[in-house]
Amino acid sequence: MKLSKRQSEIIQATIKLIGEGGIQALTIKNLSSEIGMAESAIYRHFSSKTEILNVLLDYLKHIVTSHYDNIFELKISALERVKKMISGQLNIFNENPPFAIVILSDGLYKNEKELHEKIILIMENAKSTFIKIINEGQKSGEIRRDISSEQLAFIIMGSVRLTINQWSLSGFNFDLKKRGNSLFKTISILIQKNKY
Amino acid sequence: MKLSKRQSEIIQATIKLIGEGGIQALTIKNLSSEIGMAESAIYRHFSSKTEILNVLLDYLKHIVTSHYDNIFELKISALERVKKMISGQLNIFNENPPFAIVILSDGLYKNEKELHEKIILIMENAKSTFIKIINEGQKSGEIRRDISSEQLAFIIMGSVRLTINQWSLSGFNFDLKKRGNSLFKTISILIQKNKY
Amino acid sequence: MKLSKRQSEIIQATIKLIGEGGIQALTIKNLSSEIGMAESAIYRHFSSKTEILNVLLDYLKHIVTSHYDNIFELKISALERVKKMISGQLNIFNENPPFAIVILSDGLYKNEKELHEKIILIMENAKSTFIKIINEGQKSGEIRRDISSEQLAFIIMGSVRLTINQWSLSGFNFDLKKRGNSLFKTISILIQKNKY
Amino acid sequence: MKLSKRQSEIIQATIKLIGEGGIQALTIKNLSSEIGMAESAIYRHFSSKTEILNVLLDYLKHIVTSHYDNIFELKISALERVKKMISGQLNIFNENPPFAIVILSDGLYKNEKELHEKIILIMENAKSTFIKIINEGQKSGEIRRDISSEQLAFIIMGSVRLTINQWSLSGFNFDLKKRGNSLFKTISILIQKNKY
DNA sequence: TATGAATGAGAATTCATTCAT
DNA sequence: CATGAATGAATTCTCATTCAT
Repeated sequence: MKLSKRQSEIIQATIKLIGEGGIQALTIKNLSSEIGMAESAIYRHFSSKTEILNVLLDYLKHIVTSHYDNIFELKISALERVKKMISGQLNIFNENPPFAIVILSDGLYKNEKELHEKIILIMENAKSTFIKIINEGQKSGEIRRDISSEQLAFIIMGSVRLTINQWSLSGFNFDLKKRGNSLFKTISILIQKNKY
Repeated sequence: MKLSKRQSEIIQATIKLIGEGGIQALTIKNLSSEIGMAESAIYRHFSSKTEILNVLLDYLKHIVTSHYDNIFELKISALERVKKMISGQLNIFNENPPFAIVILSDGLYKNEKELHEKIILIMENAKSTFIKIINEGQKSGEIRRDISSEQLAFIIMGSVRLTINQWSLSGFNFDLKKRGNSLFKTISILIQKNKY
Repeated sequence: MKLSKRQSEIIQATIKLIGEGGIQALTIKNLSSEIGMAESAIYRHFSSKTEILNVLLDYLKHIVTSHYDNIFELKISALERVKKMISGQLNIFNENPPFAIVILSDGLYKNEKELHEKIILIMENAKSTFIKIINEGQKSGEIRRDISSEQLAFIIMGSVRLTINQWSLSGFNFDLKKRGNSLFKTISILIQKNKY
Repeated sequence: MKLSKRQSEIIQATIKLIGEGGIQALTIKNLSSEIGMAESAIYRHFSSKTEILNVLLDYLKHIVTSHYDNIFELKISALERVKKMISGQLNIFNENPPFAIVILSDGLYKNEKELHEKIILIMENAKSTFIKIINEGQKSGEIRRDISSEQLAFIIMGSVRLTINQWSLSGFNFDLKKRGNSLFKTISILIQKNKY
């Protein structure tokens, strides 16, 4: 979906507000005063607040997905890909902490089916990408075969997500990249094939 | 803290409401009509809505902590303990799905320091218990030593949390125990010492 | 009216609360927790909050009136009496700042006739006492006769009241006695008969 | 500050409500039903109830201050000025009895610093104006010099304030102008220089 | 496109008071 | 005497949304 200039502006303001005060800070009033336009004007560009979040999630999904696609283009080993997946995901959140809040607030969207499904979709995407990569690694002998790729993907995603979660709870003040690196070290030891 | 009959009733209603409609459904009005008393009457038993959540978290913390303590009493191997930790935690949520919502909504309490800290405390508790158990296992030779107990604990917690998260997102309709069992199998393979 | 022990206790607490937080701080809840008894118990001793204020005003009236009576007993000049009236009134408030708040909040009682009338009565009392004293002074030649005793009383009362008012607005932190002394000096110059 | 039409309307309604039922009658609900708009609509024009009172006090301050300024322009004697000050002030309240209530309820605003300070400011303004006028009169020989201008100003203000107070307590039903005239006569006798 | 004005529904909390025990 | 429990009416304020211009 192509966004108009005003729409982008609104989405940017949305991101900023969430970053500064969490989902609760995202009100039409705050949004309009952030942008400098009337509250009613927001409704010229989006039909509802839910739609704004919808587009925001689309945006996030787009970023994440294209990140996955990029990794697939690369000619590198499976473990390297896993590394890129993790560091890439963390990079995305590092650059846009509000996305961390959005993705972690999943429970909030329960009542709004669209949003709920979009969140699930983003997670499914990550999962299937991890699974594909791990499958490759298992075939090539890089990654252990005694645990299914689903399970390994699950373990990895859980730890990445927990990292993001702790980072968000800490108020975004530890070095996400460093944490990601040491996480990957652990994961790589855990999942790679035993050499003996 | 000992709760009065009415207070328990309110806490139970709180749990029910959160279970049915998420944190958003927890309003004083809903609470009072759930119990069948006036809104103002709620305030005879709790000084504020925040206090209700506070007590709820205390309750959750109590349940979780006593679960940990029980495990420590048992004369079983470290791996068995890890298994009990995981299954026990999942059991708690299985019996009280709303607790899953509460613990996953951590971001929401950012503005209310007390709640925020209580959530963090509960997680820290789990973490340090896992670490202690893993340390033992590493000493006894059950658990691999090439990864620190902190890191292993982190991996486990991440996957447990993700399990709960997916269960919540799914509307609580998959078998949490089964999922827990297969998760533990994976984890046990990952963390136990290589036998060769 | 004779007060029971509990009633006195409640009146004392009332005075304390008003002193600490103004009339707004006088709630049945605050009152009961100040005394350490249940809210409902208050109603064993007073039929309503208005009645409490009623009794408080009676108490104040009693203190003020007996102060006036004392002055009348003394064998001193009219000017001396005026001085005692002023310093005595200020003393009463100095010892019980809450009384200042009560007497200055007169407007609040508009809707509650009893209270309203009681306040007016207290003021009338002071007025007629001043008038009597001034009348004496005018007869004896101490006090000027070109202005009616009513008018002189009015002037005096206005300045005394403004003193109390400013003292209250300042948070009770200037020396009321000193201010009273210098006020009396001014008044005595103004009202005494010209000696030429 | 320039007020919008709606804002003026709200301020007028505020004045009316206070006039009819005292400060206690000033609730958002009363305000909105007085004007015929929804409660929430009030908040489109003022950010809070306190802000409404704030603006009201600004308005009062403006009226009072411009009244003082006018007096200063006039080429009349000091005593004439004092007379105009008194009658002018009483006129303002006579035309807007609610202002009397507002200014006499000073104690109520203790908790709301802004309002509290605004009230004090208005009184300080009056005081310093009186002092300036009296100083002039003392220089020109119109007004007695044996009492400081501060003290004389204080006496005058006290009696003016008491006049307003009694008028308010009486339910605004005596002739304020007449009372002001006779008050001035008394004051003029008291403060003017002795001719002998 | 944009705005100003308005709104209904709801949220948390306070308060004086009542009543059965 | 005293209390615990409860209540109805208010109160301030927030929020997403609509509509005429």
